[in-house]
Amino acid sequence: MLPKKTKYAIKALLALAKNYSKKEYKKISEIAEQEKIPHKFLEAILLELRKQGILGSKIGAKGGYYLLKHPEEIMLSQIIRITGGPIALLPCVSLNFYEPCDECVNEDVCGLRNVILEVREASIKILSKTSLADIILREQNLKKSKSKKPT
Amino acid sequence: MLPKKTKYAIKALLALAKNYSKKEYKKISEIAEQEKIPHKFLEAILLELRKQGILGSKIGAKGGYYLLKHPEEIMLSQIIRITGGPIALLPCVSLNFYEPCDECVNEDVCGLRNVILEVREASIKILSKTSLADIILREQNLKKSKSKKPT
DNA sequence: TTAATTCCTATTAAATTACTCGAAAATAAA
DNA sequence: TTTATTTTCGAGTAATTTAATAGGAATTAA
Repeated sequence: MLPKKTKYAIKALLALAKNYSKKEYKKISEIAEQEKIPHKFLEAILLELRKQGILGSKIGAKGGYYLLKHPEEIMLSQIIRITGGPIALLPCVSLNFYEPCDECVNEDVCGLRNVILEVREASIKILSKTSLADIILREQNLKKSKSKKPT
Repeated sequence: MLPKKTKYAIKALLALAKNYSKKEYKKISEIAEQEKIPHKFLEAILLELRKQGILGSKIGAKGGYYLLKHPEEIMLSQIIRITGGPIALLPCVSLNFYEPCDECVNEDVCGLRNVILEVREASIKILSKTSLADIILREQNLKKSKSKKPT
């Protein structure tokens, strides 16, 4: 599972992405309220995203955050990586959280690792081609198809 | 990430699967030593697998555990489910650990959820078609191809 | 100068995971 | 029948990670 931190980060970035064309700063408190994220926690998350080059910010009255890159250029995989969410199901196949198994003499020959590696690759394939813009687009399509064929 | 419990369970079941043709009981202590799993922890895990119908056991001297089903019939997805490892990256797409998001008015229309759902499906597709027997087979193939083209 | 806002460091709280303890019950073999 | 072996069981603890909070400094707009 992804930590809440990661989910919050994605939600917050989506909120900023929807704001993107407006070219204006968005306050932490606005995002926090909108996305039901604890204010102080969100603060820390956005700060980190800024330090990692995803966001820009402006201090002071009328300040706030904004996306440094176009929503099409910000990939889910990147957000997950930055906010500490491991994608792999086991540490022995994780790029960013790698740790060998205690009992594995040679992990290149481990059948379990081999399967889990395949799972990771399938996941990354999706996550690294999906941008914030893609998610917003999906949302619009889902809404459309829902109104077409209601329950 | 899968909890250690799940990894231990898989490793233990693999050890039993390799033993399968012998039709004899395997002791907790044997498996624990072989797979470097803390004895008492493994004890609890195997007990659970027995209660879930994966393993049979015999108490007392010369007792131990054995697989109730053929290694081809025991799927990774099942072991993961039993030992509490969530496959989904977010609770809102998890079958066994479902929990709605606080801020989602209608999750059927959530773009993020939609992507994460796709990831889950890709993962489950692999995990639910891979059995203990498959893993052992993979291991053999990996060993073969390694001896053919050594580093 | 004041109100608004991000920045920063530290700390705490809550939850989950990973184990451990100790003894009971069952079985095989001496 | 006794003893050694082994699973069973319920409870409890330790360690780690995650989630969140506190409080004030720095910066900016009006």
